[in-house]
Amino acid sequence: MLTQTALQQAPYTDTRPVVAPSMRRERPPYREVVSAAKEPAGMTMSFARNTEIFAEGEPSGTIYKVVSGAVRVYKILSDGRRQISAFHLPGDMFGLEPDDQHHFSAEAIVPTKVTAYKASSLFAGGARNDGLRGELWDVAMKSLARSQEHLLLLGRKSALERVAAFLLEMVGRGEGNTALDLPMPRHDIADYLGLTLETVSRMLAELKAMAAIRLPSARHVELTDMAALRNMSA
Amino acid sequence: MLTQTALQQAPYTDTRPVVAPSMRRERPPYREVVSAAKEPAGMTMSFARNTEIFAEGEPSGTIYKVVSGAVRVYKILSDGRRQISAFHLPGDMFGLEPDDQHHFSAEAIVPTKVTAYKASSLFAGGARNDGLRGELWDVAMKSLARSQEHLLLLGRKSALERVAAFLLEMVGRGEGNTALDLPMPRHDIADYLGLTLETVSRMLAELKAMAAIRLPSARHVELTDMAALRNMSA
DNA sequence: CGACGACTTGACGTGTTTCAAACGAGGTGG
DNA sequence: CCACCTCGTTTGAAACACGTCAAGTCGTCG
Repeated sequence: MLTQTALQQAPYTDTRPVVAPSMRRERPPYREVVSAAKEPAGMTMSFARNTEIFAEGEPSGTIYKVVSGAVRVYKILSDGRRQISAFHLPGDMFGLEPDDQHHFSAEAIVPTKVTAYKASSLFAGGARNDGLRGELWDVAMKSLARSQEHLLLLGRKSALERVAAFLLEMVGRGEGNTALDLPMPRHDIADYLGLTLETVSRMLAELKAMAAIRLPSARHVELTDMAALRNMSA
Repeated sequence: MLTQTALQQAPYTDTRPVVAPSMRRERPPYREVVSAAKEPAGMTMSFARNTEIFAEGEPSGTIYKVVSGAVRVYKILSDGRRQISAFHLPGDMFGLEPDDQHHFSAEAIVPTKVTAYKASSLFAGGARNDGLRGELWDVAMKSLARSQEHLLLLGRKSALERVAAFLLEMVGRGEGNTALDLPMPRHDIADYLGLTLETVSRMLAELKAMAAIRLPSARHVELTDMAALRNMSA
């Protein structure tokens, strides 16, 4: 089994630019190898806010586990539209691809630490590393489940329903509490939900007006009426 | 390896109701066991049009391969809205779930034959059945890839782009030709693309007016300008 | 204190849905 | 063999949800 330490830490709230403020897509990013492997082939790396972890088209073969921070995985269409396919929080694993290259890009949303594992070391070699191969299967199945849940959201739900479902999804990944620190800006939420950032903002305002949530600051949400949220998200 | 016979047969065009005309969701469906296994634990079954193969909530554990016909996999939301998560044509495998129960339902779109395999026989038992376990991995990866491609379609594309992308996806699964027999009604296409059936119909009319497709009959499409379609689907 | 990025709010435009009616092909029964 | 019924599809007109464009506010950093 992979190490299960340092998971479930509180969502990151620091939004200060760490390097290259107001400039995105700088590359190569600030990557610092923090520790060498002690568990199988794991290597921990740090990424500054808005820096690239991997890009579409690059060779795949590395699986990442978020130690702290938050990651967005996305694709950009020809005319600049962006679809975020997933957010990854501490404990989540990502980077698995059906073939030998990445079909999506990944960026740190906030200063983020991830541990990298070679997929070949988890996958190849017959009956060897059975536990790890099981872990890889779990990653695949969880990705599939999330992807299909996401499909549902995008296909047949109104803006209000999408935002409500998003909040429930996010709070469900934390300590099971009712409070929520969003690491990502409105624009990211919008591109995850297939909406515009203005619509996301309006729906949050509407949920607030309905007293389903409190919004003490833009990134901090308290779900005050989970039943109502659950009701409207279906 | 699972048998790779009887794949890639021409799309089914017979739309006559075989049992219970104009009545959906009849259960138990007409299931006929056609042949017992000769390859590992495979059993072939026949399903009439609009009959259920499995339903949400039922225990999972069986993987199906389409021999002939076509299958839709879907979920129904509380208020009746339906999202189709995938269509499966001859050669496709489906029914894989992250846990021990189905989260989606599956129905035959037209009279359909499928071969059923026990997932446990493909998955469990350490290093045994290595080839089959590889096959199961392929099913998982293909499901994941399709699901993520579908996400993109639903999240950030206009109605016209969705329909164009859908036609390209479907023709890409046939013999690589430019002609296409759609086994599913407009309503199914709409629920796959997150649109209404009227919008799908209008977009097809628009593509026809642009001379990107020909539409000799409702279910038969000829892609006369693939370049234009590809251009507008991205 | 000024500047910048993130967020909110408003007014307006539009793509898609909704509601409704008509059309067409296939099958059935007279 | 023709009339009729049904189901799937097309087409039209009107309503509406969300997008677009544009200010304006808030909080943080320099």
